[in-house]
Amino acid sequence: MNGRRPFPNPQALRVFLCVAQEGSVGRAALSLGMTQPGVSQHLQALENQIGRALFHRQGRRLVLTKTGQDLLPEARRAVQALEEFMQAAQALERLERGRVEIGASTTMAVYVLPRYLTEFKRLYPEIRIKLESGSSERLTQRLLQGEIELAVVEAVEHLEGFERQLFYEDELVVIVPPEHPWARKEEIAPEQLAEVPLIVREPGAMTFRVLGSALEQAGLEVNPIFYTDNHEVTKRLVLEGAGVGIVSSVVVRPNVRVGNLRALRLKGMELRRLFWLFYPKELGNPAAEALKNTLLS
Amino acid sequence: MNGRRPFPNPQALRVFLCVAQEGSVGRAALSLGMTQPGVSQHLQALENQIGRALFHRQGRRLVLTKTGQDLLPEARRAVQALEEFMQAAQALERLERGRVEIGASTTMAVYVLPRYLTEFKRLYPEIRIKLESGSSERLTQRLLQGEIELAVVEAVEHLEGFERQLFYEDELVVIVPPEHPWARKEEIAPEQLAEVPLIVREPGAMTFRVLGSALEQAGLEVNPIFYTDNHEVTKRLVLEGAGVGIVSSVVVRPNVRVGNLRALRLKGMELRRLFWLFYPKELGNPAAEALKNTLLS
DNA sequence: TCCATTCATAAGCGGATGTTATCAAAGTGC
DNA sequence: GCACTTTGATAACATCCGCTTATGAATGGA
Repeated sequence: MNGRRPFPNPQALRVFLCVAQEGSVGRAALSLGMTQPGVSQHLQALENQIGRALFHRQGRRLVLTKTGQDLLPEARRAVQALEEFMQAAQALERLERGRVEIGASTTMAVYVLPRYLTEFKRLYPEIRIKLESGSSERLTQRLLQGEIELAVVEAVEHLEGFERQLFYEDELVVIVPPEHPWARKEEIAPEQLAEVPLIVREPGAMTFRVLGSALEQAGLEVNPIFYTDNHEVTKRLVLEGAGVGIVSSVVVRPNVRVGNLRALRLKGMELRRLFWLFYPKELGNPAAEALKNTLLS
Repeated sequence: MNGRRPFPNPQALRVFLCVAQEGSVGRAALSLGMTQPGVSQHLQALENQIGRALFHRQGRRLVLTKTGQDLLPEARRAVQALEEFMQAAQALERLERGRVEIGASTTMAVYVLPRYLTEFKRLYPEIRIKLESGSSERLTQRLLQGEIELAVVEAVEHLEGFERQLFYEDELVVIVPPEHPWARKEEIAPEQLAEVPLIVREPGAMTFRVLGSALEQAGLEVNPIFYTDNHEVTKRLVLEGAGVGIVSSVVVRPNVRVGNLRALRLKGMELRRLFWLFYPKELGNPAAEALKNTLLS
């Protein structure tokens, strides 16, 4: 009952193309895997719809009308666009195309994720990755709003509709330059932190909060002289001898290996940081799924 | 029973676009002029076909999946291509686009048709015209094969499936330069042609045949000294004083008006040339129809 | 003129497409 | 917290579409 049908029938368009190419209804039917009457009917339907003949029926011969000639490329374009839609869908499925947006807390984004993302890029070179770093709160919110599909954060609460897996286990360490008196020790007592100039991240950052709550439990208090918003700055300050730093161990692993920084534990304190990978129970994006698997492999 | 459907449903694509734009199934239904369940079903069908969710259903809110975001432009392209097909068909109908191929015997093509084609171009600037000149035989054949849609030729026989209308009425005239002894006469006796050097078109051309058969009927014979394949050459030769020419009157009308050539009739002879416009009984091309009308107006 | 080929038409069946009616769930206001 | 509104999903159903098989008509060739 719908007065006008705004679209030409794609199947009819394909029939049109095929008949034009084969030059015969019967052969077109064969080539399309359908019967000859079906082809005839589609052709007629299309001609009725546009109100003009597409083929000149002279006897048993079918010749394209000028109208037909003019519409042929348009039909081709339309059919191709429809096919490309399906191909795009399949390409997304085959990971030959697509995008993922992942969020990670700063430490992970800078010191851990790059090697995974590089590996992922090697596996699926056509997938575009967008990595967003930020605070755990912000990332959790973004995840809930569906603006990122994966999040590597420290948050511990359970999120409704999401799952999580442990991604990385780290701990806070005290770092000093090799010349420092503590350089030979494996660990020091927490109280000793009060005796040195302390360099930590700003109070809003999770790094600081882990430290703060641990010390608080032990009845201690620290008075940092430097707050930074960047682990590299902290390291630099420590290297220059400005004081004693507290950072995630992953941040200084290369320095410790090279030997220009020393990392120590705080005796009797648990400064573990657990980084979880959060993701929706069912993430409808093949690319995101693949990245998840890469991260957890 | 057909295992796989190679095409996405265009209606479903449109629904997809509309829901994405409106952000709501209900509003999309309103905007599309259909009911809400219909929209829901189309969306689900499309999602089933590609095997992925296009929207993230969180509560009553619909948010595009990454997959959905990636497929959105593809869907847009496909829908647009389909619409453009219909628009192209309508443009052909409205003469905002299209082509005509017309054939005309040489005389008509050179001396008569240009002014009509110019007028046609003024009326329908977007229509492309292809003018083919040739012998009446060749053009008739091309017309029968559907390779040209209109033909202005002299042929007299009826063509099955075609109609004709008189397009132009002409006659053969004898032309001489103003200095010629005949220049003051209105007509001359056919026998006198034997006394002068004669310039005519080659025997294959219709111009010659009309003349030949007329003279034959009168029991006369001509011995041309020049055969040319081009009216302009004939005129030139006459202008230079090389002899007396015989051409269609339309060919020399401007010269007669200017006065550098004189045209005479052959006394007692009928040298009429009737040019007919032939065209298929039903020509399925709006542009051809329009050109036909212009030619006959 | 007969025959083979080819396209058009008729009739029928199954599925797709849209409808109305109804349900479930999520916000909203008190 | 509870009723109410809003919104999307589901069910049942009518209609139309698209394809089939069977048959007819017309053309072109021997």
